[in-house]
Amino acid sequence: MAHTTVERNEDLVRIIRAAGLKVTAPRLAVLEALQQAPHSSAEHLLLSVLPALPGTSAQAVYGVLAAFTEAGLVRRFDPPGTAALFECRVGDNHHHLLCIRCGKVTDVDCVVGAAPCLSPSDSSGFAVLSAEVTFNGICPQCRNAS
Amino acid sequence: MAHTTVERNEDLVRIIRAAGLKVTAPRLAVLEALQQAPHSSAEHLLLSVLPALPGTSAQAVYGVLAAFTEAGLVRRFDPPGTAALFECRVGDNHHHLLCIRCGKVTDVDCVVGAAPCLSPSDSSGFAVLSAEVTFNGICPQCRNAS
DNA sequence: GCGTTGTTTTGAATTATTCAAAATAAGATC
DNA sequence: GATCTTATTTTGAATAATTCAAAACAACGC
Repeated sequence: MAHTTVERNEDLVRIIRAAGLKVTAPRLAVLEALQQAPHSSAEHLLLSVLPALPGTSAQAVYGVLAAFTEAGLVRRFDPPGTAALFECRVGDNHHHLLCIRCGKVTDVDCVVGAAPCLSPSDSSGFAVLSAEVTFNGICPQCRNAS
Repeated sequence: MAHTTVERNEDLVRIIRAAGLKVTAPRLAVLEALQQAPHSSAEHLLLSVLPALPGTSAQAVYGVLAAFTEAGLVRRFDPPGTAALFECRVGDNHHHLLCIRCGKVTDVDCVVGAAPCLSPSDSSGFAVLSAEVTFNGICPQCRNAS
């Protein structure tokens, strides 16, 4: 195997510290949970973290996620009508397939190479910083179910 | 001028009826407000409608918007961290420029012709129905202010 | 005009998220 | 290694957009 548990933990420590953030137990736990289950909601992350770290508060998770997002460590994705999702795949301009039935989210690489999705045809004077592309559809499981 | 008030009103009636919906005062008022101010929130629409139609409830507006969205008459746009916005420009696969400072939304036509934004490179078995593209940036006003 | 069905009102509940202050712990400094 | 500063977490509550449910009402077809 590539990494022992301790080594993985040291990786997490490095990642958090490199972002200029203090290393704390909630942060390590949230980051690890996020690596194991991308596109997780704050609530789901709290539930993942609680067994190992009883007493962790929802606000701690929100705080961790806010700090990570601010630091560019995680990316926030807001599907309409549900809780926000978080993922640690970041900085690669990837997009999302969203199942409108079950809410499942799948990553998808940028449509045509790298550039097109980042520049609108007419930016109307806006300084464009990023592009969010979401494809709405029905996932394989939900297709079969109907 | 192209249309008198009455003529415009008759257009609205036709639009609503063509969607298979009953024509009611709240629906006419919301649709008219939406045509005059695209990218409006439910609250903003309620405020626009109240002077002409006192006693209109917020739930009426939500109900109208749900019916319109369901019928394909309006499109809902959910910017992260704020109330949902609604617009009646629909069916043309246009996208949005969103100012991350002030929340201003501007329409932008599809990036490269029509097709590219509608098909991901790998749809992972999803039946893709639509694509939402949002460009995040700073609008001209906010650029000048800083 | 009348009845059916869909819409609006009324009133309340829900849910994700944020705010604020006090308690605590991480990391720098001595 | 102890101490201090500052960031983080806990605790407790508030907010805000939206939805739910039942009763009153109004549109449209006959």
